[in-house]
Amino acid sequence: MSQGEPGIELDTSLGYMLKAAASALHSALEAVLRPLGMTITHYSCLELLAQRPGLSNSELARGAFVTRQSMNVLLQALERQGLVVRPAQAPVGRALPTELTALGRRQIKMASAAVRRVEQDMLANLNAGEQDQMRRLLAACIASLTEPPASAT
Amino acid sequence: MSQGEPGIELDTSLGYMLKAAASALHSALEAVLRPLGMTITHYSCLELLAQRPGLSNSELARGAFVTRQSMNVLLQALERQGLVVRPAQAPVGRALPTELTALGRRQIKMASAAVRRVEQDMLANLNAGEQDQMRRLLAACIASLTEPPASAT
DNA sequence: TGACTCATGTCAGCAGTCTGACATACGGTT
DNA sequence: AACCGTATGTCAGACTGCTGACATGAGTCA
Repeated sequence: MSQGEPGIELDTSLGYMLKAAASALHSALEAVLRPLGMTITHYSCLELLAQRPGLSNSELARGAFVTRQSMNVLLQALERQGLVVRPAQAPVGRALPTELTALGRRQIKMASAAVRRVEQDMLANLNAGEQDQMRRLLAACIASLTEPPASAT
Repeated sequence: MSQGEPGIELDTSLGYMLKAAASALHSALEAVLRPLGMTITHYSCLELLAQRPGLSNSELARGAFVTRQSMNVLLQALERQGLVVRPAQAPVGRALPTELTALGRRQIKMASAAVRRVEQDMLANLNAGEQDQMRRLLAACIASLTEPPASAT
């Protein structure tokens, strides 16, 4: 663990730890969602719609961190299953505002509770101040990665 | 954006922010690795081998957060490309200790530098103390998610 | 009005990863 | 010595998500 070595120091690399944490969260979420017959993206889509009804396919894709093509496939499946509805024609532009059905709302309710439990597990050993700090730090990382073009003023 | 709604509050949910940060990092890494003809898992495998020569397929899989089946497919490809070598027979048990070739070492050198730059970009606005704090927080989250069976004392 | 740019929805093909299954090798137990 | 549980390597099939491509609709500017 000296520093003269080439490459990144895995055990202390924040990039690696971030990936490790995301992976652990991913696995934990999969574990609780599988019994409900849902995948993580499936859940993400429904959760987004529960909180922001009327989102379009592209907006959902950005919110769930997948391409709009992937989200489109998922939405078509969810539509077939009667969990969401989309108008046949766009009220404006091409965007089709999506809404949850009653069935969809029932599904997301169960899933959301399970996901909340996982998140609480994850934060079990962090007090409120530490959680705030973590929000700050993650937000800073996201910002730095997202808008690095905003340099060289 | 109000807080009376059901479900998880996306904008403040640490689970969601963790996913967002991981996704941003993932995209940034893809962007710098693609010109080098490498995927993230491809890079991860080589980086692990650079720092811990002799890792087995299963160990590499755990380190790169994929299944051993996926890593096996990748290793076979890397072997064909002459980036890594594995003995034809296991010296002990079934585990095949993998090593980088000279070509593999050359590849990982370029990639590692690029990845390091991305990580530094990500942490550009965090001082040393904040980075330490973030390590602590992420480690706590990982631990809580990994060994939650240690409850109900 | 017409041209250009941008965002969106959608189709098709491809790459990466996962689950399921099986055989092999080690270690501890009976 | 025989047995059992665990870990590993590997093959095969299925699935998910991504890239590439195209058409449509809205906004901007000359």
